[in-house]
Amino acid sequence: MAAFDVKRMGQLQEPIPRLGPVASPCSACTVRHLTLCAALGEQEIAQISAIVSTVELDPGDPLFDEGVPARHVFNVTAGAVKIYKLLADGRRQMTGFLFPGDFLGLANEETYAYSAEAVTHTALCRFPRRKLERLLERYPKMEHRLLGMASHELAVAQEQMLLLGRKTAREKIASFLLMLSRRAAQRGQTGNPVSVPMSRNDIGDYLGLTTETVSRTFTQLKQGGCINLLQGSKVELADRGRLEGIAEGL
Amino acid sequence: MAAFDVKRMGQLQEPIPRLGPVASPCSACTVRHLTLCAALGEQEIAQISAIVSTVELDPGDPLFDEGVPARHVFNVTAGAVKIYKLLADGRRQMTGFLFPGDFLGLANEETYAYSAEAVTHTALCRFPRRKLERLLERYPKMEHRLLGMASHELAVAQEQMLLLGRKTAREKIASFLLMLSRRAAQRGQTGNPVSVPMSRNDIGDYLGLTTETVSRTFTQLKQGGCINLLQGSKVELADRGRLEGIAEGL
DNA sequence: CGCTACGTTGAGAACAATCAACCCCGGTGG
DNA sequence: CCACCGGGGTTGATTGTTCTCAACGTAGCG
Repeated sequence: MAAFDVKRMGQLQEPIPRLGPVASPCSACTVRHLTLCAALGEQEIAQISAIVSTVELDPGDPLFDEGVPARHVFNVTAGAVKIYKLLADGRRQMTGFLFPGDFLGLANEETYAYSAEAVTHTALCRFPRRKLERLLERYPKMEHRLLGMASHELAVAQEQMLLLGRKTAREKIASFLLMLSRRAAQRGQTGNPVSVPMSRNDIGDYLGLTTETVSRTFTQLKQGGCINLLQGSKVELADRGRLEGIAEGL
Repeated sequence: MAAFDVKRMGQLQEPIPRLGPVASPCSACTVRHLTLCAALGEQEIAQISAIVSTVELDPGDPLFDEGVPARHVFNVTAGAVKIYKLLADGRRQMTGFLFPGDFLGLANEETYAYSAEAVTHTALCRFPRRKLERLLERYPKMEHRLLGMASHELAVAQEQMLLLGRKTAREKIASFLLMLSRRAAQRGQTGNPVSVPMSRNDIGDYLGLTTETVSRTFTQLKQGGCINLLQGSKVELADRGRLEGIAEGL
């Protein structure tokens, strides 16, 4: 149980095996309702438990790099992960931030299409891709759930394209903060003030901006009374209604 | 057969029912190998045939609008479709161009997450969503195929985010032309010169640019010897190697 | 034969990028 | 204990790519 307690994960004191079989089985998983495994009955959970292991990462630790063979898929159980693609000269585009319950590593090809790296101290459960695929064949319910998650990701990606292609810096930042807030609330965490664990640079690479512009826009929103910057990289959404207006381009 | 002949579809003379049961069954479908139905055996194809109907659209005809109840899913059999999202003030982001074999309308929610509209004269086959879902339950192979297609879409979307967030106008246009060329080749059409059936404005809304910038960048690439603009909205990729370099940011 | 939609080109403006300085904080080592 | 260091964040000045506004050309169509 302790190993999967989302809320405590960030401040764990005891050493945890960097990689090993799950200490407590998936049946005690606290993020199960959010993820792939929500589709499963007790029997299937047992089968999943048999092939899963856990991974722990410190901030900045890579999980995998774009282009390497995709041997595993992962489920975030605590912390935060960023996924991104790079251009040859180092320009970077974050394609997502992942939080407890999110799934990553799904790949059609033999290799990962993006790189993944921990933002905060992070715990994941890890499935060997081949073994998971074999389970999917046996449990179509699970594949159905996976399709639902992929469809959802696709809708999120399209929303992000709208943001990247057509929104101003101001609108991008407002949308970003609201997105973080909504997702935190979905996971049962506090949506206001919202925790913003990633750096200005990471945010910029997610929104197609530079760190300087991100910083200036935060300041501008703060001075406009929309937000307040709090201790511990938390942001208070002081005027959510106005933020929502800005995010929609009104 | 004639009704599904991809290459002739654009120039058909005979009237075709705007909407009705398939004239020729799916077993004669010429784009089947590209799409959802590739997963199916003869028996399943028969079941699909029973629920499918066809739709024909002229350039500019809407297929559905964002936010309306998602009652159908579609498969493009001929022509081209654009899908897009709008902001309140009319700013538009194309999230994709769809060609024969492509699938659209997959929605997790009860409503479509984007609008869809014909670019050229277009033919689609149309599945009632509920009935298709019932078929998916019975034929997990089909759902598996759908998951594969969704994963692929997701990878494409991430590539597009990289383009929108981090590439210059020049790099965007080069990437766009190469993408069109590759996709045409995949469908067995000529990849060079490549057909560019959409307007400058549509291209701009796909790449996060204005029409003027698209036009200027085409001119610039032409003067640089990378491309030639031909009759009938065709573009010759005169120096594909250099285009690829530009697209990757080299 | 005009009309309209689309495409091209030009001039100027604007938003965000770049370049640069500085601050703050936590960690480290003298 | 404190000076030093480095990373992240903020702010300022300037530049530059792309947008905006505008004019004009061209092709298709009634």
